Amino acid sequence: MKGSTLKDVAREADVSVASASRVMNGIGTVTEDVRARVLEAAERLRYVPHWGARSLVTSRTNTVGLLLPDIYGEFFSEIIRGVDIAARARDLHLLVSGSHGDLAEAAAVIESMSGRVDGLLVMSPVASAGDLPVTVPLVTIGGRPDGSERCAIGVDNFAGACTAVRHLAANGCRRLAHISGPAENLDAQERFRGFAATASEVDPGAELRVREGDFTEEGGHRAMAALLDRADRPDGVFVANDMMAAGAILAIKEAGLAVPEDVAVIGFDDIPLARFTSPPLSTLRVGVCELGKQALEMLVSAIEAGDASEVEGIVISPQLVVRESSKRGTNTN
Amino acid sequence: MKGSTLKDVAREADVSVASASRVMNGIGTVTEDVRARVLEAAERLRYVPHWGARSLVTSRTNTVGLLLPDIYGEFFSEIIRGVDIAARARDLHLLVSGSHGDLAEAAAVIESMSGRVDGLLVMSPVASAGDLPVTVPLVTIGGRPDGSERCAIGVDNFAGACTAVRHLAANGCRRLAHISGPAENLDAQERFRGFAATASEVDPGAELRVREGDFTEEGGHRAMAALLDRADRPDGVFVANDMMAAGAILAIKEAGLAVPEDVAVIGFDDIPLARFTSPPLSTLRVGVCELGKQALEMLVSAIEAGDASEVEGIVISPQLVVRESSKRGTNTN
DNA sequence: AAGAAAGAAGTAAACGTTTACACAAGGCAA
DNA sequence: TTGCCTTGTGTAAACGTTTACTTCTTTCTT
Repeated sequence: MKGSTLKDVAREADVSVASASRVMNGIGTVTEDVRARVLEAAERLRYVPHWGARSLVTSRTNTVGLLLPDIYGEFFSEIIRGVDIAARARDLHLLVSGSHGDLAEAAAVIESMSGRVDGLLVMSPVASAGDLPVTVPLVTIGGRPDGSERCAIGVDNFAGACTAVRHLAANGCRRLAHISGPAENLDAQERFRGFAATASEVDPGAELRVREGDFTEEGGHRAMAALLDRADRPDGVFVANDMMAAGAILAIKEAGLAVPEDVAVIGFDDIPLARFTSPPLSTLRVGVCELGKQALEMLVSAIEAGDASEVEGIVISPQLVVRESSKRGTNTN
Repeated sequence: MKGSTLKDVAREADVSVASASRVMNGIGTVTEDVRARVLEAAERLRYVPHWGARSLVTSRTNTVGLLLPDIYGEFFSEIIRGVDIAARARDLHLLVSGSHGDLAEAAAVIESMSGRVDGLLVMSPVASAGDLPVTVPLVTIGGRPDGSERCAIGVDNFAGACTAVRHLAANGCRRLAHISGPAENLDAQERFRGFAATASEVDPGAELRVREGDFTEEGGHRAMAALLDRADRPDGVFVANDMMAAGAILAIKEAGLAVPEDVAVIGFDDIPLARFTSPPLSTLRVGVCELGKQALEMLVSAIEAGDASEVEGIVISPQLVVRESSKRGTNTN
């Protein structure tokens, strides 16, 4: 079972290791005869190059790491997919790790990965690049809201939230509410900021109707139920992600109310599930897969530049997708 | 930017590399004084072990590869999650690669991964272990239907399909139909077999109402529309996966019919989306995340045994989950 | 025909670890 | 004292590649 080495191949083909290496990598010059013999021997011995040895001398791993807070749900799977596609196009391997909510755990994973990747893609909703103890180029996904931090790719959560709220207002909603994500989540914070800013534009002086959720369906359900209990029951809700929005719709229907007639709902992300809620969910589309691809390209630039700080950050603007959950005649108030 | 090596640390701490290595790995004996000096130096120099060098001498990578046909959708993201959780518990890293439908591409990926992993987890709906050119322990997920092939973990698709069909029959469906997966997909084949076997039990001699789909929502929609066009319109449909079932439900409703009153629907997989279709989808639950975990454990056993063929295969039985899409008074015929 | 340039192959020195082995110093039994 | 464990440390040889040099043929130039 022990794999054969280049030396074995060379011996078998009756050439030196150097020639064998040249053949396998296709660089340098060799006669057709030698090439054929080496290839044949490699095939016969089922030679597969030892990656560690190569990386030792080239100091390149051809691998990038991807750190996610969790791998649950369609959002993350889309990120992985995008990164994977882009990585494969560049012949890079992908080391994935999920499920580390807190900073300490993330730091541990980063440390154990650092020795084996050329660069790191980190999606941490709680940390920004500065907090991470890192020795390789790093690109953060999400996190910091403004475009100021370099070598980060993010979503313009604030603008997206504003768009969502204006859309609700345009559809005649007057008593606006928000179900937010976890308070410590940076994306959630921005979406909340966007809601607060725009809601007070639409309805100056009104108290903010906000309930904190946790980005899960159950959380959305609970939060919505609480909002419906208020004396000034909202007629339009901007929910910080689609998963919670799905729960919110359920809660509204359980309360005997109609979506969107009694309460209009809009989410965020446009995960595939959004088309299947009933009614289908209006939302803000973030091209998640595309975002993953771009993040990888950005990381590659950073790696090639040798220094992450040379690469400009990117901010992606979410796009409004109107489905049934928010569509009603203007001024239904 | 060039990382510091163990030699640097040793020099800085004024000890030999051997001692430094001993401290870093916590094996062998060192005085408290030396340990402290080494740790301090490592910290100060931001030492991170070069992974390739270590693997070169230990011939261990502490990494396993995961090959998926595609990373699209919740099914695969759950697999990744399960494997990741189990891998992390064992301090293994996870090299993921998706999007290679055909055998040739899969073989190429396997080859490029082989040198850098201790073992491989392969989920290929078209190939079984024998077809793969492999030099490391390998566990296949899905694929071969029977429990005969060793070192494979799979779902009992046949039994699941039988359960689904019997459930439809018990709910009064008499004109049973099936929307299958792609003909070359091994899981799809078994589900079809299960349908065929059980349907002819329920309604002996009847022609089989079957339409081939492609595991996507659109495919399910198309197939269902075609089935509804038949003179003997089915009143119960077993759909080979939940994604297609979602499309099928849409098609039924577009045709002005009701689910489950006119046509009962049951899917397969129990992806999270299944709870959000309208009506909620009955289905066969495969503990996908759990399956991923078990697959990894199995691979670890194979690696430790040094020989894959020592490890027994596992077959997981899917479990019936009854929701609204198939529930109606008995004998509504 | 002689010398230079180019082409093909080999030699050996890295790369950063781990670990078998050798060595030194101290403690303890005789 | 002598010899033998034990405990801590250092030395150096792997591990499997890549690649800068070196060497030996050719082939071309003049």
